Amino acid sequence: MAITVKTADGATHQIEPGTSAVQCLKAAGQMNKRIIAAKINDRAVDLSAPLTEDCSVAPIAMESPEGLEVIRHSSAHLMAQAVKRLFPETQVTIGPVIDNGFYYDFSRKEPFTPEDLERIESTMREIIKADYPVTREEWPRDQAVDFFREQGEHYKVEIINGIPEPNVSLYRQGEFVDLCRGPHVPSTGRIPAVKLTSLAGAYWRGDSRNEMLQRVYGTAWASKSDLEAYLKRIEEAKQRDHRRLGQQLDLFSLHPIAPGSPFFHPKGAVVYNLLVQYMRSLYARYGYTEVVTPLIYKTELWKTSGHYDAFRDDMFLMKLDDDEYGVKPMNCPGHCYLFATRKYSYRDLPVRFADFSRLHRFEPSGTLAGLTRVRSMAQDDAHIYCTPDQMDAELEHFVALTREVYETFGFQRVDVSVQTRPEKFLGRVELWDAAEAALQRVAERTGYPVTVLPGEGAFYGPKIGFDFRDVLERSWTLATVQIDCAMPERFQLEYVTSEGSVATPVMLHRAVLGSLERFIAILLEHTAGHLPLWLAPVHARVLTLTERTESYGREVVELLRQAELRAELDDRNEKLGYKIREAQLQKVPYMVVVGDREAADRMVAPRQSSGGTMDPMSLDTFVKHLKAEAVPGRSI
RNA sequence: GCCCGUGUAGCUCAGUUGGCAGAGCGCCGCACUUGUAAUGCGAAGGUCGUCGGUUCGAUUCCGACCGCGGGCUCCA
Repeated sequence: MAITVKTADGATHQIEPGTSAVQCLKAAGQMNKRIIAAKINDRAVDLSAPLTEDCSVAPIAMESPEGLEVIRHSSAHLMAQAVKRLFPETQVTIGPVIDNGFYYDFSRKEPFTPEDLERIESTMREIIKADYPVTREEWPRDQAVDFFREQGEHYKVEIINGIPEPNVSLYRQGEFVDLCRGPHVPSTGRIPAVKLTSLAGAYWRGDSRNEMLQRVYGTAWASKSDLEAYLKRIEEAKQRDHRRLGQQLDLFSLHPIAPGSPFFHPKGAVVYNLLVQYMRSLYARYGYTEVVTPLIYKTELWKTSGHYDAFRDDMFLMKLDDDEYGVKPMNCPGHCYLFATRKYSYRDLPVRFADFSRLHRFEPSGTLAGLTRVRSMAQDDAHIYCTPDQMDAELEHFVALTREVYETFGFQRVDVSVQTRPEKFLGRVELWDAAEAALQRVAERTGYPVTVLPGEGAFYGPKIGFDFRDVLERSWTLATVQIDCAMPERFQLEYVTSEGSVATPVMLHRAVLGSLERFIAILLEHTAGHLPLWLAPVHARVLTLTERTESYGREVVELLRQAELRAELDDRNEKLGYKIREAQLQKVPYMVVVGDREAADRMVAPRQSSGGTMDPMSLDTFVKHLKAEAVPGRSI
């Protein structure tokens, strides 16, 4: 009895049941050497998978997203086989596909060395050359458990014990057998380009109480040239690493005397302060009031807020006299005290307390990284206290502010996530449910794609995160808004309602840029150091041609400064080409050449770092041009 | 905090059978007076991350600690 198979070209074929996907694709003229797997009814399978009933069949080419996934998964097996050959005492655990590649976690007493990586890679090449067929086998669970137990593969035994099905699938290539769902390439020779990239430690099942395994990362592609292109992209990303740019452009530095606590140099501080100034200008329009609050409090404060229990180990604490004090890691509890200093009527709400205070968190040493993970930072932080009726409008108000900021920076690719109640939480469940519903409503109205991340909320309330995707395709959470389900009650905050009774206000936590440090890091990498003109530490560098134009050069700098433009002078005894090169490398947006010709007519000869020379113009015209352009949102 | 790697001049980096430490750029000085991405010459500059061990002798070998990098865990 034949079955009916539909192929991707729309044709139908009558074939014998048990015919393999590859035979069917061949018969349909859809098979070529780029095809490494197939889809049966949209499910990825091996080329050798039998067709047992009416279905549709489509080829998977190696360069397609699904094809790359197959290649990468097979590469993980390839690596595991090589490791077992070279180091038979090693236990294999799991080896999944990740963005651009794969990894495999191994359990072994002796750590792998970088030299081992080279040996593993060369063994992988041998296995590719041997071109072992990769075959799928279905085994009863118990038999598979016995098999892996005999092999000493205790992690595999643990994995199978967690699988409910009566049968499991194993894949065999040469002497190597691994538990795996598949699908895989038909033979090891079909892996076109693979390279091991790094070594790392990783806890078994991602739990720090478990054994530390050794993770080997690799990358795999449909062709050698794709692999090379990927490695080149990685290399280019390194060139725009904010830590590198921070040093090259003299923006900030980190010193062992204060781990994770950046020193902003004069030029970096310009960027930092301009961001603050920009947010302040928006706050004026959006009805925020800025407050200045203490850095150090008695720890009672965080005992009330609940932070002490959850984050005590991550705070800078000190014992003085008979009291314990702490440096604040966040502003919210302080703002609650501020709110409680007077009695608010419903007519006064909402109040929006903005605070650019520095915050200190004793982050674990292993997590510190440049400006993206620090112990000392500031946020464009604010807390909003409002009535329950005002909550939706306040959330919308925040979204509008966020949208305006993103437009100014030209951030277009944004996703929204709704993060719900975690296992450990404070406050009443009914408050949480209402808050999550409100966030869901607002998230959907933003027009950005929305995903829900269950259990990812803060311990005191659910949140929305706005994730921005940068030019390097990395996703960063910038803005967040959280509804607090715990603190208003714990701090016994109140306002007087229209009926004259007292009620608990709703409290929102929110930031648009997030940490200023991290925002600067992201902006630097996104723009490769070419900050928009309004944020550039130096708008223009005046380059004198000879000693004869020094005094005119000084005059030009002075005039630019009087116009509140950031200008500096390069009057060194060097050739123009040299000065240009240096200003270009410093990514100064405008260079202003002043030679005898310009000095004679009180002109300047500007040059843009982005686009070469401009026609000479009067000093006045140049100032006007710069003033008009150095405005948030005008230049991106 | 855990795993691996790493730490030499302001910056980028050389420096293995363990024997007084090197280059380029920059800084400083001198000459040149320069027209859109590197002018030439000269001089200065280093407790080789810190502490301890092995050794006649340690930048080099070993250990601990600190910092940094790549990951893991965490991220109010």
